[in-house]
Amino acid sequence: MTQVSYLQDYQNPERHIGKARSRPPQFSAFEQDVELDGNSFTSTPVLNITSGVLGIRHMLGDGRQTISMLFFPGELLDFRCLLDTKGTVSCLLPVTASLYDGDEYDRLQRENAHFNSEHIASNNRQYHIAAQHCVDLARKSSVEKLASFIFECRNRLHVDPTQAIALRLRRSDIADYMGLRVETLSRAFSKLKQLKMITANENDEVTIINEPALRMLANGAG
Amino acid sequence: MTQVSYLQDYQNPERHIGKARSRPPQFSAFEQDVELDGNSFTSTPVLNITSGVLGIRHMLGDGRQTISMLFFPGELLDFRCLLDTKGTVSCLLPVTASLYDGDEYDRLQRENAHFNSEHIASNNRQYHIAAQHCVDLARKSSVEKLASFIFECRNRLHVDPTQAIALRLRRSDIADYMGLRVETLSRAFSKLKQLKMITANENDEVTIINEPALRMLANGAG
DNA sequence: CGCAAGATTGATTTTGATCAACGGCAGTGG
DNA sequence: CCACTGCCGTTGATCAAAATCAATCTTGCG
Repeated sequence: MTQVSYLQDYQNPERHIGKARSRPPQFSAFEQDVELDGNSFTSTPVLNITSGVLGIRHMLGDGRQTISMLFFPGELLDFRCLLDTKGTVSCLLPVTASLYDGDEYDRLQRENAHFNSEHIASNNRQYHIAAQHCVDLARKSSVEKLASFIFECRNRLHVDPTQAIALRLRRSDIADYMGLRVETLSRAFSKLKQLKMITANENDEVTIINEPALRMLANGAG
Repeated sequence: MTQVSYLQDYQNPERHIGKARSRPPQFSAFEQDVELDGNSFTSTPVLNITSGVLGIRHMLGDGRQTISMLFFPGELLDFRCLLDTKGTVSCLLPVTASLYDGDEYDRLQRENAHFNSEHIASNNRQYHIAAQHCVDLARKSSVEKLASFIFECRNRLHVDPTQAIALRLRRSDIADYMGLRVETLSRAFSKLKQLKMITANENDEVTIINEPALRMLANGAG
């Protein structure tokens, strides 16, 4: 739980304030478990993740933890969405990302029609994912949650349906994201294997071996 | 559960495609329980709600229902965020809203700096609310969920802290939103009253009578 | 090796879902 | 007017699922 101001990695922010519109964003790398605190930013940044996974981690008063949102490679995280949140952005894996200055990002977005439409599409996609996640959390059983999570990973990582899905997250992070305890999650894994819907190799890469059944389960067709 | 194409209410869509930039958006009113299906739209609209409450309703395979997101007056609902979702937008109360054509909205947003910054702020706010909702769903007990919901309503309806909060939603809709059954929700209400944290009048308007305690509870300080 | 962190398994408890019944109330129709 | 109906919310009793508590196993690492 190392606390790091992103400014340490975002050298020479002045370089990004000028008028040039093709200035490349700054690249940065963060180790696993580094926490990026939104309040420690002077210039609110937008992160475009190139590898690894970020999550917004929240802590309840008595220590219960949750991860409300995940960010996979190719997805955008706008730090301004959590200004008044208690949540902190946490690197669930080693992460590399390119950083935009918030104002710079907005300007690009206004001035470049292509960039603008990509931005809108990205926003809508993230919101759609959030809505789906709420559905998963609200009413599904532990096994249904895990089935949904596996599909979510496959989609967001753009894994070919024939390929194995590397869930490189720790069990505890998956559990925090899906609103389960690790023990319950572990039992859900056992259940899916026992039902012959998935298999997993020694690297915890999941292969879906009965996709229709797993899909039904994820959709709550009880 | 009346199914209505928004086109019935959005007369003369051609009028909105021209170049005039100050074209006022179209106003519409919908009755309670009207369902707006995203797939029935030809021109994807953006709704700015002026009164009432909208929700995105989802149905699992075996009939379990969820409401993943709510939209209160002053908030924007971009129908493009649920293009490939099974969810439908449902009027949880009688609703009035102004409708923008999606492309028109995007153009306004690109061309008008003020509109643009309002749009970004709105997006971030909605995303923040979604993240908080995930936290509420993932780990909180039924009573904590209700406490959180009361604060969420107060914030999103901009109710003065000294005033009563009108939760005009049906119990079943609140329950679907918070991932509870109506019976459990009802017991949570009883519990909060018994703990002398809230009172409610005959119109189901809630008054917070011990805000610090209710806040602690909502934050999970167990 | 010894240790720590992560993952799994088992036994027990707690919470919320489920099932069932009831009361209030608005709308309907004789 | 009053029975009848359907919807909504509440309450009570029981059940099932997940949390909790505890122990064990696995793996990587100084």
